[in-house]
Amino acid sequence: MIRDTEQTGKRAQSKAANRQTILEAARAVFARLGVESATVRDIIRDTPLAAGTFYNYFKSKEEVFEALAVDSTTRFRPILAEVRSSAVDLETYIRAAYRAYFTFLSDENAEAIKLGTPHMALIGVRVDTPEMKAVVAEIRADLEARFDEAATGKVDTEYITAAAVGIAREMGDYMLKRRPVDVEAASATAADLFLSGVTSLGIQSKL
Amino acid sequence: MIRDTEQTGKRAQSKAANRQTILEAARAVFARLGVESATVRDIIRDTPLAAGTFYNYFKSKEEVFEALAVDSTTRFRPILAEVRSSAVDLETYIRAAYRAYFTFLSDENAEAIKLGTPHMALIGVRVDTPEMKAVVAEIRADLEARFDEAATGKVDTEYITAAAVGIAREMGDYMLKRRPVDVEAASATAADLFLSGVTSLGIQSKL
Amino acid sequence: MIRDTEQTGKRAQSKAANRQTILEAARAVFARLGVESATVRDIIRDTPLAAGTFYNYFKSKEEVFEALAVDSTTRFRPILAEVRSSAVDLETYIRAAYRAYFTFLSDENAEAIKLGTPHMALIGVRVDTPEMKAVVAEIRADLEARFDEAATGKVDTEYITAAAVGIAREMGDYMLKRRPVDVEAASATAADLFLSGVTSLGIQSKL
Amino acid sequence: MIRDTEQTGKRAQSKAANRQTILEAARAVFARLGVESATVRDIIRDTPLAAGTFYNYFKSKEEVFEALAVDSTTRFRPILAEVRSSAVDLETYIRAAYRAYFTFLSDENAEAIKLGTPHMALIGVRVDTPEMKAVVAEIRADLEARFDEAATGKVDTEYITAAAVGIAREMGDYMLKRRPVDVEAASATAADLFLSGVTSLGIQSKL
DNA sequence: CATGAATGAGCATTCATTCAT
DNA sequence: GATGAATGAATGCTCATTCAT
Repeated sequence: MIRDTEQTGKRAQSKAANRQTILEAARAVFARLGVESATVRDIIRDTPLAAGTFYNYFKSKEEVFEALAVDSTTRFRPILAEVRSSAVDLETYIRAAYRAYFTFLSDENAEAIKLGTPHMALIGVRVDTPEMKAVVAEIRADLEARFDEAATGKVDTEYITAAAVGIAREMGDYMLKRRPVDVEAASATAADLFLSGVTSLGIQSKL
Repeated sequence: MIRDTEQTGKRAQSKAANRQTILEAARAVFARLGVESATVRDIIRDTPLAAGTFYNYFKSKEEVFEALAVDSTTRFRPILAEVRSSAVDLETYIRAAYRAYFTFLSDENAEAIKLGTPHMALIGVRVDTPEMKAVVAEIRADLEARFDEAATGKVDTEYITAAAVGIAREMGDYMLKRRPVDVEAASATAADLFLSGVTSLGIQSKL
Repeated sequence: MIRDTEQTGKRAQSKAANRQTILEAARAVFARLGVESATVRDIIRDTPLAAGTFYNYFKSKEEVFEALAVDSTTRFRPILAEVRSSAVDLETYIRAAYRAYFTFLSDENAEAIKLGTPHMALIGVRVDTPEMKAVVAEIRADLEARFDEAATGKVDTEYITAAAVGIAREMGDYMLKRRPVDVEAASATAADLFLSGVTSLGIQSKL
Repeated sequence: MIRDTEQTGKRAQSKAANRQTILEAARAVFARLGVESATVRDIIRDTPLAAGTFYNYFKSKEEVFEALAVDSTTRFRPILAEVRSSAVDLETYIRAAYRAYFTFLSDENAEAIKLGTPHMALIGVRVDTPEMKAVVAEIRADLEARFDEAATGKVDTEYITAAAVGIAREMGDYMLKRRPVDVEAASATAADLFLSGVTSLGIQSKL
């Protein structure tokens, strides 16, 4: 057990840093054991903190997980916003968005990738938090904004969005399992397939 | 709580009936609480049986789950096989496969659909059992068998398969959440998008 | 599981033989797992009989053990009686008694000796049943009968008997652990030591 | 039930006190029910502590037992060492050793003697821990060291040691059952008998 | 605020025992 | 009598959570 009684270590420097300490430990533990199998004890054991301290910051393991998911999503959102504002049409948006997502996924799981692949793809995928739903809603809005008028009413944008997201999730899992992790290949394949699909569906980019 | 409605007495239930009772309770509990959170006690509590009885039939929660997953997959595989043998080309295969999957998904979750939707899409999705992996491998083989030679080496069939599966999974979730559950619409959209996508990727159906 | 539904096997031939079947299985199981660790289930599992049948013959594992101990002691008693009637004096009694005991011990544990030595020396040692106490009482009476009058009141025959028994028990354990199991050597050493001891204590054989 | 008589509150008990509380309860429970039959719950039930607390101190019942056995043997060993260094020859060693052992046995079981005698002679006898084996090995070495050269090869020191130990064990049991518990009588009888025995076996003390 | 020992509810699992067949 | 599935009490153990310090 790591102990830091003198309050001089990096970890315990600031009181508020404890929250961050717990979050980091939780991320590592979740990656190692899986969210469901992990226990609060596992998390605090990876921390110089005492068991009781956990409860000064979080009510339960679920709350940490939620915070972690929010955290990931929060960091992804500005990236997606940047993609949005830089995109000139549907194609550039889609290509940039897939690349951004796969890059993010790869970065988030960098440590797990180095170690092996247990419980990979933890963050950013397979998590149905309100924040993730909000991101999906943003993507849907982005798509709709870029579909030409002719498409309105003709296609079901919720399904199209689901398809885009499904491709990202599933391909993301496979990408993480492969060595080397090739973000470019995954991005290109996903974007090619999705773009061709929607185009042939009769949807044209607005711009 | 599942009860012996015919009032023939607990003992009169045949052995096989008890097994079925447990399986049904487990299916319900898994749908309600999620597989990981559910406990053996949760399952037997949903049963008129005693705690110990569970262990006359299954060694652990995982074994019930496995039985349930095998069961679902076992029932889906012949359906997919029928689709395979009836298909004359890539398009008919894809259309029939998506329809088959969405139909199956809808049927499997019929009860959950009626009740509400917590932990929906339990069966057939989000489940990485060996059986499910085998099904995915079958689909991949089906796709490869139907891609023309020109596609060989040009496309990454693992990624393409992942995309097909991802579309199915994600769209399946949305389909189950909508009322009415419209299998036809989901199938058509998924198939249209995927087929256009792969076709534009330069892949032609062999036949 | 061994099953013998046709009632033709040696095992199930006679109804009363079931008791014997259980006793034999119990002896083997106790030797393998130890009395405390063994369960009723372990015993019936080594039997072609059903769980419930056990309770037609014994109330509990302890009762079987008791029966087994009684059985052993019952078989040892006539041997000791023979020794008693053949002995002409203290020395011939002691020598014959130790030899008889070590021989019996070796025979009883023959199977365990062949297999290895788990939970050896089960029968005839370390067991404080009423029967064993009776045997000890017999030995004490035998000793007293052979001590000369001068010894009466001078020595504590209970302690002397305890010493004789203690030597037998402890040396018996060591004898069983050695290979080859040498009954003669153990008997001679035990008898020499005990006889010299009591003789020097001022006790002379009556005859 | 062991209680915190000083009324300082459970929390005020020092950690070490809880460990001691558990050890004492375990000693009592083992004496009452026997080591094998006793359960962890039996132990904590004899304690004002909660079930989980047990596991803050010991991993299992076996670990408590081990701690208890080590404890007893640890306390007996220096006593035996003192006997060894004070002894001038075989006779003084044997007499002092038996007296030391019977005294120790009487002290260890003082409480049980007062209460009654179920599962008596728990400590120091009938317990085949590594520590007890080490003590027996020490005794054997002590004996060999005190046997004259002429005895070497002629007698089996393992058997002789077994005899010495067997006498101690069995006579110890009887001693504890008698009232009053007479350590001197037991020691004298055991030593007389054993010494006469080995002497007549042709063994002379070295000194 | 931090600590970490104590808590006791809860879980998986085993097992002796019963009893309808 | 024999059967063996059902029973449910009991066990070892873990864990989230509390709270005195």
